[in-house]
Amino acid sequence: MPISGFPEWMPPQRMIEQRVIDRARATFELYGYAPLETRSVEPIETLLSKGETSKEVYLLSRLQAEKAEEGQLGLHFDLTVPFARFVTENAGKLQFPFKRYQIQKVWRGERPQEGRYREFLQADIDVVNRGTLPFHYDTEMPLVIGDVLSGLPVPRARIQVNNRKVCEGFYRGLGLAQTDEVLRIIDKLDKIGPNAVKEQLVAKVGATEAQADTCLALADISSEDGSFVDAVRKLGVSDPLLDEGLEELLRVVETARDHAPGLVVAELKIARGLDYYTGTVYETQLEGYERFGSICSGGRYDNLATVGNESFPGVGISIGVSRMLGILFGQQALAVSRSVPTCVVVALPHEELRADCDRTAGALRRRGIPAEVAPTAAKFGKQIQYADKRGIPYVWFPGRDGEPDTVKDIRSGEQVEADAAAWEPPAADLHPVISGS
RNA sequence: GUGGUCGUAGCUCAGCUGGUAGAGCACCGGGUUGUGGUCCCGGGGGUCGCGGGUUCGAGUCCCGUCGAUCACCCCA
Repeated sequence: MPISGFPEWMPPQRMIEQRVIDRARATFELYGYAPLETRSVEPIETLLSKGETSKEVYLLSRLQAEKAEEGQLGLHFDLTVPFARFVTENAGKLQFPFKRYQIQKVWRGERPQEGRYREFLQADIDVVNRGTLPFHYDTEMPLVIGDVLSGLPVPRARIQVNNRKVCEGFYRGLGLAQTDEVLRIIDKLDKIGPNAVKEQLVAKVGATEAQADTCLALADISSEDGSFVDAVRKLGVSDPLLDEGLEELLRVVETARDHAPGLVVAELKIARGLDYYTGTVYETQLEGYERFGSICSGGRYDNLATVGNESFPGVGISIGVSRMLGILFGQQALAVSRSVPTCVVVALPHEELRADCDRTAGALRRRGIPAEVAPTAAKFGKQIQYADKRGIPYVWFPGRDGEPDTVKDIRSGEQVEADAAAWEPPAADLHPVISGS
């Protein structure tokens, strides 16, 4: 019986997921991020310490617990909060700036939907420093993600970037003090439309119609180059924080333009990740899958981790692996060339010959070729079907009476003499191939 | 967590106003004592998500529950 929100995928899908994990890991390491795994549980105080009360946290309890135990534990709902805790706890042993990646499951008790689960996998990178963190790390995040995704057969990714300093500074310069509330209302723009947003701005934060219109004008700005800066300036609002934010956002956009044209777009209505983000925020959509929302997001957090009066600012971004794959699987947008890793099935003429066939399979494996011996000495037709149903490309036939062995490509039907100590399949056939559509 | 829609064989679905289940594909066997995918013949398989209620009788009506999905919330 399935449990809502806790998906269990079949081997082909798991193979695809593992390929994504491999790609993420390899790319993260290319950029110098070090591997880390933190425990699955944190004290609830840690999980809720940054105003994350809205997140549905799963609590952990023992079956034999007498009553409510002190020091209640909860499963982590992201990888950033546990990481911040880890950094403060181990600050003395780490070298800063500290770059690490974590690919782990996280849990949230929200209502499941397609691409939204209660247990899901995230692939996360973060950089944390002591005191202050250089801004160029904010520009690196989208590049790493672009690198991961461009190496996978998934639709093109579009990373939307904004900077909370721009919004906050703008609203403040405009004379609206409740910047958080304004942000929250603006964030609903796509859902409730400009008119409703305007009404709420007037009603909830006491904005004048002109102020509300100006906020909407800001949210409307979007560009793949630095032209958004002028567009903002034209709105005639000035504030030091706004200037700072614009400069930062410009650096992210220009760096991306230089290294990966088309990957990043400045989108001034992006406001999510309100919780602990203080500057840059990222959100990612796959082309053609915009309606499913973001599959990768993150941002800059300057105040998440502190020890005494020392702070550890950071910036990070996280790929929702389960979310992305769940969405693509749902649209049949990903496929794998076979349902098992096996490249060669060694046919078994008689059960007495199993030992010989095992040796043949062993010779193939020793050279890195995934091979298995047929389950029973059924008719060869059945043994070929065994391979065919699984998408296994080759069947190996032991030669009789001293005749040489042969190997058959069951897709083409071509069958040639072969030596298990030397034969190699084409590189493309060695392992299952993931493809998109 | 709130609300809506949906839930019949492995898959896609049919089953009129309630009278105790069907098709195609898939699967298994045979035709083809051993190199498959075509074709022909035959076969297995469903407590109609689960539980309760109304009724002489429920897949078909009502309630609950579980699951999927959509919107809200929130976010990967």
